[in-house]
Order: sequence, then structure tokens, then C-alpha cells
Amino acid sequence: MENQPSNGKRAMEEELIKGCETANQLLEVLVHKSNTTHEDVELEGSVQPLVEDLVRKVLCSFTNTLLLLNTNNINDVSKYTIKDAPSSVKCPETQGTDEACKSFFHAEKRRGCYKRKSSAPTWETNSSILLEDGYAWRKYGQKITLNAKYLRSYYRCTHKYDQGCPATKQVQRTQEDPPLYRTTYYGHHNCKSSLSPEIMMEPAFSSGSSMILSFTSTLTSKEGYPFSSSLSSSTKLEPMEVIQDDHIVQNQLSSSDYLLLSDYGLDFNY
DNA sequence: CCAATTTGACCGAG
DNA sequence: CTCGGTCAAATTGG
Repeated sequence: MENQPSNGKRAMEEELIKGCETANQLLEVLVHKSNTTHEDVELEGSVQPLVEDLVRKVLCSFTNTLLLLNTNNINDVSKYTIKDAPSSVKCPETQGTDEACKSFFHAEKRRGCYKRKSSAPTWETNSSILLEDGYAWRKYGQKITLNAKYLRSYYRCTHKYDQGCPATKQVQRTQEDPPLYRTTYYGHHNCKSSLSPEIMMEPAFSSGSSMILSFTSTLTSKEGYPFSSSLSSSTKLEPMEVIQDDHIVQNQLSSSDYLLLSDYGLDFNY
């Protein structure tokens, strides 16, 4: 078990640098925006997607860094980290008001109309662990798809009916051995969370190690295959103790330390 | 008791 | 028809 921190460290460095640069770009955009007069309404409108994109990239960098911190196999991690947020945040809001069901509900059997997403994913991530994004998701279905051997799970924002939040995501496991998940997001959240929006991401992360625990269990619980196999996936398995992190970090963190980073046994001395 | 998940049926697109 | 996304009744869990 040779420790090769240099690789991982390097990767983390790069991620952080990338995040830094992106944050700077973001700052520039915002500063520029605040300098412009309010006449530039159009400009403002066009800037928002860019801002969102940049924010996502920053978050990606954070996430990837966390991922790196959590991955034992440094060599593989580059494959699993999020590929830069595709600059294709193509504001799908334009995809038209979903004209409600044009179906003629006539049989009582008939369900509501199923509007389907026709737009491309808002963004996609690949990761060896499930990443939390700070939003409340509600699973509404799962499917086995043609070429994949694992289930795909469908989630929508908890506040879909509450606040009409259109965001959804799909999580698909693509590998077993090193667990690999692909998460595809559709749409953007417009729900207001109970937490202040600007720290949206923090609570999820600041719960640190439990973050990993929680989603892992989310999927492991049932995502095992339904097709037999020796995987003892009795339909009713107990919660299972997932991936406890090795280095037990006694959390005597002061409130200022809630920077999850401390959870990972890292000392980030500024 | 309520909210989240599970699960198979339903639906639209191709 | 098949395929993938969604609904909603039943189930589970807190």
C-alpha cells in the first residue's frame, strides 16, 4: 500500500486552482454587471446563464476536491471526478410552457398526462460516490435500461408540487467493482430552501462524512440487481453500515471548523 | 400519522 | 411494437 499523495495532492491542487480561477471569472462578471446601468436589461439576462455556469464550475471543483480527499485509489480518481461543468447550461427554461395535457381524459382509468423531458441534460457528473448537492430529492421511480446492467433511479425535487420546482435528476450506476455513478440533472431549482440560498451547498457538505454515508445508503439499499445473483439482496435488507470513514475524526470542531474539510482529517492551514 | 420509497402499470416517442 | 420516463397505490420508516 504505497501512499502516493503527490498525485492526489496535485490533482486536488489543480481542482482548487481551477475553482479559484473560475471564481475570479465569476467575480469579474458580477462586478461588471453591477457596474452596468440597469438599462442593460438584455445584458443582464444573458449574463445569468453564464453566472450559473461559473457557479457550477466552482462547485464542481469543490466537489472534485472532496472526491479526491475521499478516494483511496488516487489513480482512478481522475476518471471519476466530475468532468467540468459543461458550458452548455443551455437554459432550458425556454422549452416552452408545458401545455398541459392535451389528452382527453375520459376514462377514469386515464392518468394525468406524462410530460416528458425533451431537453438535453442540464449537466452531468460521473463519480465514484454519490454527491450531494444540497437539495432535497424525492425518488419517484427506477428502471432497468437496455444496455446498463444496473438500475437507473429517477428523482425529482421534493418541492415539485410545493413550489413547482422543475428540477429532476437521474442516477445510474455504471459499474460495480469500483462503484461508479452517473448523475444527470435536468432543469434548475427554483424552490426556496429553508436554508439561505447562498449557503445552499454548505449544509450538505458540512455534514461531512455523513454526506457520503447518506447517499450511499440511498442507493445501495435497493439498487442491487433484481436479477438474482449471489448478491444477497433480499428485498429487505437492513440499512447496512456503509463506508464508515476510516479515520475517525473526533469532532470537537469549533463552530468555525464546520468546514467539512476537518472531517477529512486534513489540516488546511491558511 | 405523515412523508419517503418501492413497485408495477401507464404513457409518449420513435 | 419497444423503450425509457412518470404516476400513484402499497409499503416502509421515523
